[in-house]
Amino acid sequence: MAASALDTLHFALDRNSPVPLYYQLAQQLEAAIEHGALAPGNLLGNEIDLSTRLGLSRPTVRQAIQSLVDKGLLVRRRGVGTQVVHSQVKRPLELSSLYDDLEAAGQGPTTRVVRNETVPATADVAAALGLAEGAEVTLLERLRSTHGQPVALLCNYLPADLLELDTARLETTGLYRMMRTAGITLHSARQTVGARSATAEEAARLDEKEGAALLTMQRTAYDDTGRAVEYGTHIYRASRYAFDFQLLVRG
Amino acid sequence: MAASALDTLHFALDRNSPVPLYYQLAQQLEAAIEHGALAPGNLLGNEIDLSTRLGLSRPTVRQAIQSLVDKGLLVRRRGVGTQVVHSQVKRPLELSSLYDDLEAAGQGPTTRVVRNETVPATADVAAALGLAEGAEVTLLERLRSTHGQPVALLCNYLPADLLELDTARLETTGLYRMMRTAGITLHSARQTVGARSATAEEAARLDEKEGAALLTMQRTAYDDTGRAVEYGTHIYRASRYAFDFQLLVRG
DNA sequence: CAGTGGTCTAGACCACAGA
DNA sequence: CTGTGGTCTAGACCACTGA
Repeated sequence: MAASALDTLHFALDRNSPVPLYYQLAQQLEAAIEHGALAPGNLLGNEIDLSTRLGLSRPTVRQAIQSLVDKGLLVRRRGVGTQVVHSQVKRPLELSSLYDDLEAAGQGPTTRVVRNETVPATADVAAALGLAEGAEVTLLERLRSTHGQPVALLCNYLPADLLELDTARLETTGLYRMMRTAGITLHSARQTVGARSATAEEAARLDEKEGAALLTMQRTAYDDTGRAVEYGTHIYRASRYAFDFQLLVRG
Repeated sequence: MAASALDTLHFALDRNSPVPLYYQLAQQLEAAIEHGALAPGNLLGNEIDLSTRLGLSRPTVRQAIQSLVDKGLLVRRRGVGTQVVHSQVKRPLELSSLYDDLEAAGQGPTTRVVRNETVPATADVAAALGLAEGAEVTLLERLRSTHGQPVALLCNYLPADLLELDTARLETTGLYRMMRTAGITLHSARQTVGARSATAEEAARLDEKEGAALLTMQRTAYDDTGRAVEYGTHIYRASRYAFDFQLLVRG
C-alpha cells in the first residue's frame, strides 16, 4: 500500500444527520484541499482502504470522490490512484454569468427598474418563450450600476403568470434570486454573447460615447421541466464589464 | 404501476462488448429521446421494473439515467418518477466555445498561420502558464476565415516542450485537435470574454473599419493534471461571430 | 506481478409526493 | 396509503498501470 496524504486526516461523519454520508465526505475532502491539508499532486490512497477506515462502503466513498472529480478538484487514473489536481485554478468559478448575483460579489451594485409592465409578446419574444404571439408577458427593464456608474442595461421578458415582480424588491435583489425564492428551479440556459457599437440612445443611457464597444448577451433560461421561464437581452459597457467563467470538459 | 412510454421500446445490450452496460443503455435512451420515441414529458417508468426487464441491477440502470440527467435530458422527481425534459432546447451544445473545431461545424473555415516560433515568455504569459519569466514558449498567431472573409485573429502561447506544432497541419486542423492527438487531455479552461473597439492595425488585418466593435477572449486551458497547457488571446469580428453556448445549472 | 480504479450485482431502508 | 427516487451495503470480477 502506498503512503497517502490522507492517513493523518480525520473525518467526522454523522450518521444521524440528514446530510448524505457521501456528501459529508465530499465536503470535508473539499475543505481539506481548499486549506491545503491535501496539496496538489497528493495521492488520496485507494478507495478500499479509505472505505474501511471510514466505516463506509466503497460505492459511498466512490460517490463522494466522483463528485469532486466532476467539480474538477480530483483526477482518477486507473492503475495509479486518485490525486488532487495540480492546478493554478484555486476555486472554480460557478457558472456565475448565469446569475445576476455575479456583481454582488464585491461591487455593491444598484439597480433601477426602468419599466415593469405587462405587454403582449412580440413574435421574437413569443418564439423564445414558447408562447403564442400576443400572449401576455412581463417586460422588465433595469439599469444596473456600480459606484454610481452605469454598467448594464437589462431587458427581460417572462411569462406573465409565472411570478409577481415587485419593483421595490427588484431594486435590492437579483431576478434569479426572486425566481428561486418563488420556487422556480433553474435548470439550463442558452446564451449568445456578442459585441456591437453603441447607438446614440444606448450611449446616452450608459454614459458612453456613440459608437463605443458594447458587450451583448441574449439568454433564454429554462426551469427543470424544460419550460422557458425567461428571455433577456442585455447590453454591457465593455469598458466596465467582461464575462469571466470556467469550463469543464465533459468526460 | 404507472404506464410508461418505455414499455414498447427495445434495448439491445451486449454483455460481451467492451462498452459498459450503463453506457450502452444511456446511448440508446438518448437516441430514443432524440428521434422522438420518448417525447418530452414522458415518464420512464420506475427504475426497479426497468432493471428487471433489462436484466440489469438497479445501480447500473441508475448510472445510465444519471448520466442523462447530468446532460440535462432527463429530470428525476422523488415520489413522481423520471421524465424527459420538456424543452425547446433540442440538443444541448457541447462546450463548443472551447474548441477551435466550433467553426468547422458548417462553415468550412480556413486558417493561415502568421507566426509559429519559439520566444521567451513575457511576464503575463509566464504567469498565465505557470512558468518562469523568460522560459521558452511557442508563439502561434493565426488568422481564421470563412468564405474568404477574415473572422478572427488567434494568438496562442504554449510551453515549448509540450508539443511539436507543424505549420502545415495547423492550417488544416484545430489546435485542440492536434493537442488531443498528441495525448494531451484537456480538462478545464478559464475564459474571459469582453469587447472593445478595433485599433487601426487590427481593423486592417480583419478587414474592418477602425473603431469597429470586436469581441475579445482570453483563455487559459489546463490538462487533467492541472498543468496549464495553453494561453490564448483571441479577437473576433463582432459583425461575423458570436459565442453561443448552453449552461447547465449545477445540482 | 501487485495495486489501482471501472464496472456490476442483489439486496436493504429511508424520505418524499400524491391519491 | 402506495410508489417513487435517494442512499447505502458488502461483496465480486475486470482492465489498466507501472515496477
